[in-house]
Order: sequence, then structure tokens, then C-alpha cells
Amino acid sequence: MAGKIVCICGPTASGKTALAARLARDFGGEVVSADSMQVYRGLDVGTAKVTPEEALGVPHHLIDILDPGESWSAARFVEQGGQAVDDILRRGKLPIICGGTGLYVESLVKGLQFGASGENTAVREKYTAMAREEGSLALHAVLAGKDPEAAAAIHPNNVKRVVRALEVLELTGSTISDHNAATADMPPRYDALPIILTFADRQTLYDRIDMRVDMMVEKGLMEETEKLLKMELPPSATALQAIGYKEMIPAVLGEDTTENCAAALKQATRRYAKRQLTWFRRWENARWIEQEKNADFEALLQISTKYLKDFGVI
RNA sequence: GCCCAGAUAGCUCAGUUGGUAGAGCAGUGGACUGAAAAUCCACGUGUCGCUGGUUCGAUUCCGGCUCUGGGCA
Repeated sequence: MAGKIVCICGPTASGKTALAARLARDFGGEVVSADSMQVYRGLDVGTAKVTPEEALGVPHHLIDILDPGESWSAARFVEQGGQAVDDILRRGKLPIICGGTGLYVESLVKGLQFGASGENTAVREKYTAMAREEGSLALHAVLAGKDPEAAAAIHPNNVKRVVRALEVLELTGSTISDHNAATADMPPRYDALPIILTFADRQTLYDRIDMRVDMMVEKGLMEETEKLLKMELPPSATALQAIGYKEMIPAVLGEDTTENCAAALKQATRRYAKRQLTWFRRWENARWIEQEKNADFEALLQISTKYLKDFGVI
């Protein structure tokens, strides 16, 4: 019997953090963050990380567990997030997954194992170099010869995916297609209630994003970016892929104005929010809550509380 | 007031030696099984500023007007 968990998802700046913390506090829950960037210490302002005040005294798992130089992945998230959820369930509490990283949430709920292959930087670099030197089509052709099914599913230009498929093949001797097919048949690991925050009018979301970026700059995004730069991380570091820092770097280096960088950051965040919505839209049985229909936070709380009751977790 | 250059997609612009037009960006939709805040795919009709003229046909050529930028007084 799969344990029941609640997922609070949605695009960035939709109000997930506050809702998750409040539901957890009111109904004896604990929050498990499904966010690929809030795991890093020191990335606070730029990731809109939950503050001690916002946490309402509720335990938040998988936040501030790594230094920015360390690598993190969906597989590691499933491993550690699954442990956290199981532990919360064992203690008779309600696990509330809160985050906007679609792959993480879905993988955790479904219980994807990502295979026993692990990851191998050298292998990745080898194939990435091949794509760079001989072209992405050549690399894709290599995959087509060994795993036609995966090749058909992955666009030749999507070098990252082609590389991953070849990596699995080289490390395990079997194809990623076989692995995916096998895991797709498995029953989900948890019985999840997906609550997804959104906005009926896209512009409302974009306005909120703009405001939030301005606030981030006021709260010291530049200084945080400077600190991150001084760590001299390898370009491949997961933390350096965070939206927020890469856009502000030119301003920190004096190569562009803060205004221009902030505008670029807003743009990047908007596109990200759109991709997040695309991801969540395919989630069957999700309860979507359009934020502007709620007069205030209490109204939002009321609706979500009803969903929790219907689901049988409170 | 005069001279010059512009006026084309939400923005920046290209183009049509006359047959009603296309790039980038923005935007929208989608994919996603160990980088996912990553990576990738698809989608382009707009009074071609207004108005006369020439022409079978004008966004394109000619005239006038309006607006914008620059220059000269």
C-alpha cells in the first residue's frame, strides 16, 4: 500500500512556499523541497529559498544540504527525498512535497530508479566532444546504430539526451529504451495528491516575476552572485545553472548595467515558468488552483484544506 | 521655415529590379527516466504611415500630407 503524500507544485513565484509551510504547520506535516537549486547553501536570495520566518517552525528537508561546488541530480533527489518521505510517514506525519522541478517530483512519486548505471563524467565528455567535433548528427547516428528506439525518440540536436543514452549503454551494456520501458510499467511509489498553483492570466504571473526579481536585486542578488563567482566553480557545477546568477554576472563584472541584467533575468524566469507549467499540465488528476480567484491567503488555504480532506490525509 | 534620412510583425530590422513580404528577439504550444532553474522541438497575415497619380496590377515608381530622428537657419 503506497503512502499518501501531498505535492504543492507550480511555476516560480506562484506562492508554493507559503502554502506548503502553512498546511504542514496546521496539519502535522513536514515539507520536502523538490527544488534543484535550494539544496545549495549560500544560494538564498537568487533561489527565493524559504526563510526561517516563512518556514513557520516546520521542518523543511533537502534545503541547504550541499555546497555550491557539489553535484546534485534527479537520481540523488529520489534517493534522499524518498528516505525523507518514508521517514516522515513512519513517524505518522504528513509529507508535503513542495517544489517546481517537475522531473524531481514526478520521479519521486513514480519511484523511478534511473537504473544502476550511475553517471560517468569521462564518458559524457567523450561523447560531448564527439558531437562538438563531428556534429550532433554524427553522434545521433552512433546511437541509432545501437538503440534505434531511443534515437527515434530523441531529437539529434538534443545532444545532452543523446549523450545520456549512450552513457547508459556504455556503462550497463543495455539500452536506455529497455530501462525506461521496464520502469514505466512499475506502480507508483506513493499515492500523491497534486495541488498545482497557477494563474488564469499569464500576465499576472509575469508581473509577479518582475516584482520578485526587483526585490531580489534589492535584497542583495549582486552580492550573492559575487560570492558565487569567487568560489571559482567549474562551469559544469549544477549551482551555476541556476537562473539568477548567470544573468547577473555581467553586472557584477561591470560589463553591463544592473538594469539590463535584471531585464534578462526576468525574461529567463518567465520562460522557465512557462516550461514548468508545460510539465505540470500533463499530470493527471491534478487539482489546479488559479490564484487570482482567491481573495486572500485564507481563501487559498480553505480550498487546499478541502482537497486534503477529500484525499483523506487530514 | 529649409535640407536629409526614416516610417514594414509586440520590438529591432531585412526585402520586394512592380505580381500583397521574412529574419532575429519577444510570445505561444510541446517534449522530458542520474546535468532538469538544464537541454531540445514546433508555430510568422502584418491596413508594408496616410492620400492622390502612373500601371492590367503599387508595400515597391512619382507627387502631396502626417509623424519620428538628425542637420541648417
